[in-house]
Amino acid sequence: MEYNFREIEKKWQKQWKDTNAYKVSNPDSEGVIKPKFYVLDMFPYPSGAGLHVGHPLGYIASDIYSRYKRLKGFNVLHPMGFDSFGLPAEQYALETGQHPAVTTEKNIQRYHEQLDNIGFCYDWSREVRTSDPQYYKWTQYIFLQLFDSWYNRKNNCTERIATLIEIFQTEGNQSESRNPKAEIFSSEEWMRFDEAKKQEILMEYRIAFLAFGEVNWCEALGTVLANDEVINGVSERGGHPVVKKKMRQWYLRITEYADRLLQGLEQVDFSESMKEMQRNWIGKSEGAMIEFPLTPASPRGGEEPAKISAEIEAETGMVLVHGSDVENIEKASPDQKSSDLGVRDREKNIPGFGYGLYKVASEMNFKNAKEMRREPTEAENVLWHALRNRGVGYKFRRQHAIENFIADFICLDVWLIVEVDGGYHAPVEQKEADEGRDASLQQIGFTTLRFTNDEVLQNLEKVLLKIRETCDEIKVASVEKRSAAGSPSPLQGEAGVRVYTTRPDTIFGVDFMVLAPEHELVKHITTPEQKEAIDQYLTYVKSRSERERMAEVKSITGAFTGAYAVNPFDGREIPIWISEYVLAGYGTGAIMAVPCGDQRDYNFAKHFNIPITNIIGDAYNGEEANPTKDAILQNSGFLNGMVMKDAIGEVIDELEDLGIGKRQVNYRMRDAGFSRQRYWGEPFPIVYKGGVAYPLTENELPVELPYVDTYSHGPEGEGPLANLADWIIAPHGGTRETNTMPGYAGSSWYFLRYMDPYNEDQLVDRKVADYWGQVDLYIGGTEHAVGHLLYSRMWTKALFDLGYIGFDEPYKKLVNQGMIQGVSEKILRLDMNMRGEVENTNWYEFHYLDEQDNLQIQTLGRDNGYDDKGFKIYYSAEIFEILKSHKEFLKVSRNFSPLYVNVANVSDHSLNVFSFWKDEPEPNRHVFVTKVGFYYNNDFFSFHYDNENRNGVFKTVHEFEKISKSKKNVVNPDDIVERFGADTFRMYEMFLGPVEQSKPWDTKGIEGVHRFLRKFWRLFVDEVKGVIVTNEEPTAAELKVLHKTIRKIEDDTERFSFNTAVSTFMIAVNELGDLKCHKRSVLEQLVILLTPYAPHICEELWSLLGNEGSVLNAPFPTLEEKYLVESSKEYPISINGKVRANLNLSLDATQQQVEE
RNA sequence: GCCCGGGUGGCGGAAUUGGUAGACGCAGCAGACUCAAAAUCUGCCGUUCGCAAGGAUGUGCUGGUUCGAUUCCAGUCCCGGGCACCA
Repeated sequence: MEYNFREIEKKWQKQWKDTNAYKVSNPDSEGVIKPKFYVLDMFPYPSGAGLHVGHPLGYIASDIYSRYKRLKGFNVLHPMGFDSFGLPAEQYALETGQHPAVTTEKNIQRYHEQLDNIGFCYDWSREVRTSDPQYYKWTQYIFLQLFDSWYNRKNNCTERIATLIEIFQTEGNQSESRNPKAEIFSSEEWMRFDEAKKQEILMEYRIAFLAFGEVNWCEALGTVLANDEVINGVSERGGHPVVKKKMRQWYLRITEYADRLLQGLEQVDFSESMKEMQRNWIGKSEGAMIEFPLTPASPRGGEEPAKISAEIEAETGMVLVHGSDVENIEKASPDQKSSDLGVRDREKNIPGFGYGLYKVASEMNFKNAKEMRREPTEAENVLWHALRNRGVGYKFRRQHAIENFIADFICLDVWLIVEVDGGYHAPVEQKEADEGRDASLQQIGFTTLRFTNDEVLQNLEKVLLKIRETCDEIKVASVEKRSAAGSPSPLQGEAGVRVYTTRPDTIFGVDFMVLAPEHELVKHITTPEQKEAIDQYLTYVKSRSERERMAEVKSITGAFTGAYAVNPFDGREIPIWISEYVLAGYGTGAIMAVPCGDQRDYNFAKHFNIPITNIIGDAYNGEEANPTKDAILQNSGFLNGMVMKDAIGEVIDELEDLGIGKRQVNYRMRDAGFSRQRYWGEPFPIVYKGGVAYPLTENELPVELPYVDTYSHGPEGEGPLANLADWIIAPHGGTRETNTMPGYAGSSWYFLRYMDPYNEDQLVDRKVADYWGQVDLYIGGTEHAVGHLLYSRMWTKALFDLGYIGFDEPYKKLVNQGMIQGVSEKILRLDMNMRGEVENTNWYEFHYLDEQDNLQIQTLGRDNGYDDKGFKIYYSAEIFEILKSHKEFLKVSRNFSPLYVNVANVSDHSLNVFSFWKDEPEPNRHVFVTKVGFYYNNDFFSFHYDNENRNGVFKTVHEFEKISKSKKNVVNPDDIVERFGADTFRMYEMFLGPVEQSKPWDTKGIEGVHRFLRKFWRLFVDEVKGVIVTNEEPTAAELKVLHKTIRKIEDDTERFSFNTAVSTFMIAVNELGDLKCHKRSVLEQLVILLTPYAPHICEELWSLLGNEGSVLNAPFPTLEEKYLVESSKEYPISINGKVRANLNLSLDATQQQVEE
């Protein structure tokens, strides 16, 4: 009786099916008390190509583990399904006209067959398909829940939109404002808003929301793509160019979960590289938002100042001085024209203008930040609180803070300088100078409110009132906004340039600022002189596609706006540039450039000849930037002498004190686009009425995907559904959303549906979800690291917050199987021109390179003779000799364009020309075979030169590459199973190496594993005698082999080291073979051990041993240490670290005895 | 450029906690069985010196720690993967 794997496997697969051997029960249906274990494979997209040997790797690993856990007494959920919505089916439909539903169904059938062939223990009764209306009903349902939710930042929880409405009704949006530019409204105002306005506001909070934004538009695919579907500016699928386009799209507010997605990684068992990829994608960085004021360059003047000052004088009883515009300031005092707005020249003691608005800190020569600080006086405190309560002003912790307060009003375009004397301790001559200054200001039209502390206190209410009114008239919105947002920054909106930096410590090294070309400030600040240059640059930027922009990362481009910002610490004027290298989408779309510390800034400065300030002394070599954090700061005002990394916190503290900056965390991750202009996906359960999106109710679900017979785009970039005039009109009025959901929608929650696949009332029953809980083991490829896994984790968190499930991380442990590469075989196409018809002339021009790399032309042919140009024509047999004499050519020929040939027609790297021929759809008549190669379709293919004189053998060139149809290196698991059996295939895939590792497929090695199974079989069955198992008592040696194996297999299986487990089985079988062991008590245990790996043969042997029932339910063998105890041990004797001898000593020996 | 992995025979890979490097398999060589082949079995199989016994050497490279390093540390080179004007 031979090991007839074909019969055995067919028999048991049928048996398993007939007895529902893999049916898994939920606890409530049959009172299961076993502990649960959930093993999940990433479900496949059923592509037309079917499975190749690379696909099942992970499935086999999870199957082994599931079966192992089952033997260990767990109730194991191990389901499988299909991610059956997606682009390829639709692309195929566009090309062939076959409906995606039809091709998808066909492909799924094929997958089923292939998977069953390998003998997986899936509970097919739980199969889910994302394109099944009964499934996507719940995908749509979850979408509606996300639409009906918002993210409450206070308790970090997804909540129903109703709770937000309640907040709006009771207190407005003061505490929940999301975006600094958002309008602030009170509860009364909220009540007064009309429906459309309310919906518009709520949309800014919904987790699933509609927004008008820049999207990745792929013209070739006719759709929008998510960020992770775009790679280097081209689409992941098909490699088509992707451009930015503004469209109205659905999004998921995944950014709200950024921090939790980050923290959640600590809780789960993913590989370090996988976590790293996700962290990278989320891209959290900590730094500061800093506001650099602009130099007030716009002309000022007119009637206003005089009018206001007169009013103020009348009302407050104070004396006001008057000033004029900046140009006049400069005219009035030409010799101290400073780069700042009227910084006074102290040395010359000329009355200055706009006294110390910015430069105070540096001019006062403070050595460090501490010295600069002093506690505010009582008056200052009172004033500050009063101002603060009204939403203006900020803490007077610094002397010059008062001056900044003044600057505040200037920047608000209020023609008013309020100066509080309390913070100013100038000597007498200084005061006189100030009076002179005031006079000058008056002359040129500035308005100065000058109070002493006492006056301020006495007239505070009046002063404030006046300030407020003045502001209301001129820039009321700014003041209001700032007050509502509670922003500490008095500088608001367009008043300054906001930048985000992770290195605020380098602030004294800022030599220029760069805005993204799209930055909205650009058009406001560009000076008339620079307008042309800027416009030119903007045109240039617009002309470039995303792809070009990425391809030319290294090139440095930019333009100067003519405007300047002011460094808040030292008052230096900083030119503002625009450049592509600053991205509009990240941070604030503006940077402070520190050329001595950042290479890109350095390159930019060099390119445009911007002087570089060195703040790190010797650490900067003048030739490249040094991004260190460890250098000691110089030229850095109050930071001098500090180590950079310590200065970061210090600067942020100062910025916050000054109210011109704050600590800020930024994320690289963006909200996820959720619309696709496609047909083959989930329709949105959304109807538009009057431009407002309304959700359908639960009982209107599912919104079934309507049947179409053409798949071309709808109008204006819409999807094919937009062509269905009837369908668009919803039954209860309104028009339907015509986009469909992206591929990741269905796969974000499928693991939940497996738990309770037939539930018609809920996506999953809460009790069932509580029983199965997290996926204990998730196996799949790395390619889903950032896409599927992040979305799935986010959905889980949202569903958890909303109470649908009791856990907020879906996958407890993730194992990434490596890719199995294929061996592709190529033959080489030489550069060969064919002249005339093959049958008629039989001669060719043949191009090759000689020793000097010169191109030579040789005429070759089948018959001796000369052509019409007098070239000699050779017999084909001679061609070989010619080639041999041109070794250089043969070397070079390897680089000539290769033609992939089907690996099935290649063995031992030589091509079987005849099967290659037969493979051709229409065998080519014009074929000419010579000893050196053959002509085919007007190309010449040589065999690979071989010194062993393998004349006439078509050697191929082989390479390890990704398995793909185009490379003709697909090995179908069905073929392997047919030749060697499923058990051999399973074990061989595992034996190849660690699951996580990528490795090439080599069919040759499979023999070894097959031999092992046959050897195993022969322990039980003799070809002639039949079953030879005896009931004899096992010897100590046999028991030792068994228990050693039990321990190792258990160990290896637990830690997914399946390759070493297979070799352990081999060792055990070899050893038992040597011992001639055919004893039931040993072999029976071994059968159970092997069951997870080779289930078919084990079932057969289990029943041959006379057991009733299936080995699937046998108890896993228990390890008994007593059989492993050794009485003696070989001690290696090591001298100077080298093993010199071995001594066999009894284990009873004491340490002293051993040492002796 | 940055961040993760990794580098061990002809090949895939073992060595789980710093303790006999190369388990197991493939390929190869030699032999047994056979008319022959297949199948099966036995032996050899890192490099090197040696008839042999035995010795030397050996885990990308250079150092270090240690009685002892594939394993730990520092530096360096190479390969694979991910991210990439992210401030």
